[in-house]
Amino acid sequence: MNTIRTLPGKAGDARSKLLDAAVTLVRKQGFSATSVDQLCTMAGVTKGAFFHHFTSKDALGAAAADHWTATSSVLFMEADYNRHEDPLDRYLGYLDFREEIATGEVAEFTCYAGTSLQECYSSSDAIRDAAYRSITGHSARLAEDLDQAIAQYGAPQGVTGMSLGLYTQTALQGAFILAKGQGDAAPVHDAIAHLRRYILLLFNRDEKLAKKEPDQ
Amino acid sequence: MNTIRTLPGKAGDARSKLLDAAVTLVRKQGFSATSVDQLCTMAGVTKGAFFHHFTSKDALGAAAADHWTATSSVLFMEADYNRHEDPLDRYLGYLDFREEIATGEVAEFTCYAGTSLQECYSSSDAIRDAAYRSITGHSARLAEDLDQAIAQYGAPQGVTGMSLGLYTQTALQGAFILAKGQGDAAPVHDAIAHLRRYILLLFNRDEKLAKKEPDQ
DNA sequence: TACAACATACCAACTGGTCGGTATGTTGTA
DNA sequence: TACAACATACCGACCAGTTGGTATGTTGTA
Repeated sequence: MNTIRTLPGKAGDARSKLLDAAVTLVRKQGFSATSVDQLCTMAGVTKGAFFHHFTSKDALGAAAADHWTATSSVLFMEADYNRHEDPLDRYLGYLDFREEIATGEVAEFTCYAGTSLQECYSSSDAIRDAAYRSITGHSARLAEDLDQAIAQYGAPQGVTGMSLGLYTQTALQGAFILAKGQGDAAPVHDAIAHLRRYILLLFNRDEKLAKKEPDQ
Repeated sequence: MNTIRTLPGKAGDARSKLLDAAVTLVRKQGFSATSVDQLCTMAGVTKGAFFHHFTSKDALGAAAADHWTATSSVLFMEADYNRHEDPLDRYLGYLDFREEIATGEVAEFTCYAGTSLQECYSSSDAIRDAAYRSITGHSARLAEDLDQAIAQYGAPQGVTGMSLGLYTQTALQGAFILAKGQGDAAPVHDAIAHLRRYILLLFNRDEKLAKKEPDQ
């Protein structure tokens, strides 16, 4: 996808510095509210460098979505939860991992793809497509484990791995919005708790869930 | 909250026309990408009128969130699903209703509060607070039915009406983002199907869910 | 009930500043 | 010496917000 080959700290540095700056600033301020000058300042480059590497601000926004995809796919691919034998354990481990990394400032754990998709879906086809690809691609990787879990444990009619993978991202994206309202990661933890409970119930693995009886 | 008393079509019209324009344009383009001039053009008023009614663009954004709260709370309060005797049926009827109104252009069924919260949470305290209030307030009304359902049917430990109400909004907000990527309401329908399944499983009302056995 | 004093609701024109983008350098390296 | 990788200087368009004004109420008082 990305054919650029550069030595870190040398030539080509400006491009990746601008992409990093975009991910950081857009997650905090949104795309429109982030100016080209601001991106250049944070990246430590000039406007000339910006328009040397990107034909427009939109083009940077789309490239940053691909950059985000690449960065985060490495993060999740290398995480420990992938080592579990059981596909369901891998999925549950993914949820644990997402909880772990949801700490600190809100802008640091929210999603570039979701943020820019929300804001730019109608103004820039390139950004919308790249951001949506990021989310569906991530869902597809989850779907592999979930399909295996369905084959192994069964599931209600109509439930597919991809559908559950997309729903997982849906809940996480929504949780990021609530987190922005509240100012902390609590909504992410809450959403993951519900997701976990849903999955355990779906696969009849709910023996661990303490039940409360109806009131008399 | 709002002490303005005006006759429709006469004086004071400008204010509500601007609020309507804000809801429409911000849902389509986002807050930053919508200019004051554009809002005035759509509302059919001048910039003077704008700054007569609102101290700043941010102030309009916050007022539009309150306007959104008022508008949508009427919509849901008057809907038929509220007539169900059973609290769980009321909640399930709410989900059906949300599916019904998720049609047409994406910008027409997405949420002003979620959109502006995502974009403005760090740049405007007033917008963030008003938008977050809109979502939590809506959740709180759902929570009433859900608390009654929990009292009636029981639920796993740790599951509260408010937690489920917030989670419902979480899933819907996330679904709106996916819908923006895809260009239609399918992700909303998918998310609601999962929500419905989760609730039926939670309350042991899953007899209607067709089960698929594990592969041999 | 008449009228002065004031408030509200709006308008057209304008301002200083910022925006994305461009035109034209300079410089290091192969 | 040719070209990629930058830097500098600048442009016109657009931005949120201001100004000085008018038209149409509303209200207190004699």
